[in-house]
Amino acid sequence: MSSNNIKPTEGEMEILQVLWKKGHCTVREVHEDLNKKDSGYTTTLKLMQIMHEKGMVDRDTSSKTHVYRALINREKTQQQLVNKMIDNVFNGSAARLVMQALGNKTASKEEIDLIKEYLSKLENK
Amino acid sequence: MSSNNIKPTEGEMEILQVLWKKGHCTVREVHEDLNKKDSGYTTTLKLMQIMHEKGMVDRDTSSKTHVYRALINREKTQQQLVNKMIDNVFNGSAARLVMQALGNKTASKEEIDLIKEYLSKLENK
DNA sequence: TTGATTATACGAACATATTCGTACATTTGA
DNA sequence: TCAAATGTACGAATATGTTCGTATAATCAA
Repeated sequence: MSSNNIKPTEGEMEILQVLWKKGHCTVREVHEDLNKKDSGYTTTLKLMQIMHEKGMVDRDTSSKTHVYRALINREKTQQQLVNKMIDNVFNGSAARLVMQALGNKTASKEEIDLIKEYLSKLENK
Repeated sequence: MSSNNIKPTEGEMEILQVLWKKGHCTVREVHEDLNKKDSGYTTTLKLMQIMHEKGMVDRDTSSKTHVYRALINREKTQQQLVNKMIDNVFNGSAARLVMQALGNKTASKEEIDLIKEYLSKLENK
């Protein structure tokens, strides 16, 4: 449904992160936020142009320097990618993915508390 | 470290799932387990040959029909891919990934219980 | 004003993944 | 036995993503 059956590539995801965070961005702002020393400005530009063709982003071309914003929804996109991973990597088990995620170094005490809180809310439904 | 800094492609993941599940497999067994009506036998064969080149799988060629098994570790590979996703899709927040995963339809009551149990264990450390 | 800077557009090179056709060897069964 | 079936090897076509060079236009600053 809708325009949200799109699977962003890795490069596109990086750009979307910036757009979701900042709202409106020029190509240069995105490029600098990424500060990838390994790839040039026109690469970022090209990617964003392609994303526009795909309908992932909208842009205001009224002035010379175009201003972009994300068109696709953050949560929906994340949901889609998580579902894909559950399927493709964890044989359909969301629980296994969650445990794998929690077992890793990036899951701090605070994050685990957040999750417990979230679980409680889930229960009360 | 080790030979486990490999990022399997989507097609390779599908094959790895079968190998992890069954242990030892011929190409035909894998192909039939996948039962992709959209792609032929030689495609699966080719993929598995490439995986062999990459060192993801080992094979016994003593008889005509080769027998394959996964060389890379299931949990490590899953961990790697989850970490990548946390980074690339969730801006480094494992908690956000977990909640997104739990919010979806594939997270059943039983799975949520599993996770709570897991969280309790995490606490007692 | 005019040269330097900053933008976009766009084609093309390059990398990687997927798919298949075909050649050829081995095995099987009528 | 020998034709059909089954297997591997491998080149090549196709698809997609990423990167860059270059042309060209707009803006800026001395």
